[in-house]
Amino acid sequence: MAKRATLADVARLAGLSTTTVSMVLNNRPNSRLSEDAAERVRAAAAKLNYRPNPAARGLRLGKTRTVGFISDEVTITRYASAMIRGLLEVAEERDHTVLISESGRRADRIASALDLMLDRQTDGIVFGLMGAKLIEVPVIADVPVVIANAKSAAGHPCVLPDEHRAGYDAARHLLDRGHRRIAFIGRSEALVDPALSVTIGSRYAGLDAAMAEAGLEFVLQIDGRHWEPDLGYAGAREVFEQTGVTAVVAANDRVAFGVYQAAQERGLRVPDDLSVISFDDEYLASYLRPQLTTMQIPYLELGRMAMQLVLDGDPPPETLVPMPLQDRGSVRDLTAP
Amino acid sequence: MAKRATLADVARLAGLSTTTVSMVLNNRPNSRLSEDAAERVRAAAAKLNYRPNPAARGLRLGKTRTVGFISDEVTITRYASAMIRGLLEVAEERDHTVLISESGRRADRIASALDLMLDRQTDGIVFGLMGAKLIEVPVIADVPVVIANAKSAAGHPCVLPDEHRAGYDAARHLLDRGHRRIAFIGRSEALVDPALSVTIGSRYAGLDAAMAEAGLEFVLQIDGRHWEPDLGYAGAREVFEQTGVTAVVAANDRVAFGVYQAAQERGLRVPDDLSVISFDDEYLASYLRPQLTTMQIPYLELGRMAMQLVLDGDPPPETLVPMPLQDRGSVRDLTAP
DNA sequence: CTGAAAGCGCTTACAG
DNA sequence: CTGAAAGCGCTTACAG
Repeated sequence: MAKRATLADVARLAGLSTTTVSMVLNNRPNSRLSEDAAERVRAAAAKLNYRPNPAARGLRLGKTRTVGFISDEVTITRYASAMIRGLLEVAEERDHTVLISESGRRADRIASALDLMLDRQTDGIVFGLMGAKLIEVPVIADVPVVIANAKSAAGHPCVLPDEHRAGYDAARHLLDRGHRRIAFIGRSEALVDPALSVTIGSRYAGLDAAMAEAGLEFVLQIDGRHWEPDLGYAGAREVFEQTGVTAVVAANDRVAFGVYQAAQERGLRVPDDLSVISFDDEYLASYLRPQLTTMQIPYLELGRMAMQLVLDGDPPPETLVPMPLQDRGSVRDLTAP
Repeated sequence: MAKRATLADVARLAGLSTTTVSMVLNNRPNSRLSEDAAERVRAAAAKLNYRPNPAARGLRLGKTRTVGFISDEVTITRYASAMIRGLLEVAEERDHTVLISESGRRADRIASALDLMLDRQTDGIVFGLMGAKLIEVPVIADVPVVIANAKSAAGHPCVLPDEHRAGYDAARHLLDRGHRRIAFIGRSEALVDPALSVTIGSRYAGLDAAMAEAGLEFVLQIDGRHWEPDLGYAGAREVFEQTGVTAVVAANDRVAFGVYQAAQERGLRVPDDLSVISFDDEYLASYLRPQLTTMQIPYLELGRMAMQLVLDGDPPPETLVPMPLQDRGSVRDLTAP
């Protein structure tokens, strides 16, 4: 790698001033731009393999074409990386680059991660959380900030999964297929606390709305806030005590996994004997047999949307992203012949 | 946020030159540094909440305290994020920042991601892969490059999990607990191809070495390169045809999951009736019941090590990171009373 | 249509 | 022990 060519090198080779070279290379729509000069500039730049120095440009412009991503805990959830990918996709499309940092959820680390990003003069900042909680983020001027998958106490613009709609769609998916006696495992009023989740309440409300619309209620609702396989396992055993339950809504895929285990132990087949629908779409959902029908938390799309909003500037206070139903065959169609 | 203070502002307030301020703030061990002047500088800097502008410093120094991370597909595996966390931990400890990019494994995208990083004058570059393959990375001068969890055809320094040792340890874990009739599910000579994996061969060799040392061979080896639950399920059913097999080594956790399914269906309990040990340590491993004993792919540590090597400069050609055994109770101790 | 020059905020020879 | 000045590589008023 020879020494990198500078604007001045290009200008010298083209026999023009750096002013002109800069204008041409940045497509300044000026009267200036004799096609001839432009050609010479482009040829010289190509010949020297000229690449502008972002540090110099950043220093001059105060813009860096860089967006900071501050994650609470990239490590914790299986889909953190999907959010990052979404951010990167959009950043790349729009010729920006992403600086990454991890904050935990301690206010001091958030502040220092923020300082870091501000120091580096990022043109915008995305906070990403793996669980949709309420967080404290300092208000800063001048730089657009978007919170992905969480809400900020200070009212920063945020992007959230549309949980109400997802709850509604999940219930309708069952109702449309003729299910009437449905159980729900993983209700927890304790979770409807902004410090724990800003979206679970909507999920419940969506489920309830669809049921009410059909003139129904859940046959059984199993309480539980620890959404792990054990809850699904124990819950399913309670469900089996009821007669005629044809479908279970599981609070998430791990709970659904427990339901599968209990069903298998009991000699019940999914979906022939019991339909299961759930939320999250973890990898787990596709390991199960049959694979699990579940409402996906759209981490990729949350990331894409957050990056778009930051780059466009002036984001609205709240943006909802749909949670697509991943139909994988764990729900039986009772209306089929 | 008022306008950010500059070095000149600090100098003015301290009544000193920018030279002196710069010296003090960067702890230049000079004769210069009357304690009095230093104090005034520090006080002024603190008062103005001075933070150096990295773009200016980068322009001047050609160093950015930034390391680029180019991942093949951050999205693909569940532990991508652990590698990122490892990188971030070390970067933060050493006051560096991480620029992230995704390349896929297409040579042109690798090249353009690399250009991006070089443009931004990163002080080093880490390539991270989620599966330990052989990849093509252009040789570049001047900037240290480390490959995490892969090998480069051009011989760039790399960091790999110590699969030989892990294979050996896994087998020993069974042997030490009195197992003698052991099956292995997921042998595949086809995978021992650098284009697919540079480490699987070592894993096999480690397993074989431990068995040979004990004067044993696997009772049964199930061939298979698609390491999904189906393979484990089908493989386990073959294993059950053999008499007296007390333990199964699964090629990875997903295969082990299939083994669990087959065992449960057959009415065998893990580990009482069948011990299972495996490789990877996915989230899945801790959902199973009992949780799965498995050799962890140390993504976090791979990330940490790669970052350390890049920052230290002059990395050795190959660095091995141990794969710790996660002992979770899916192996029975036959020697226990 | 084009260029000379200032300036973004630093660091570092150089001179004192 | 300290400061004036150059220069890193750009962009952009300003003047022609």
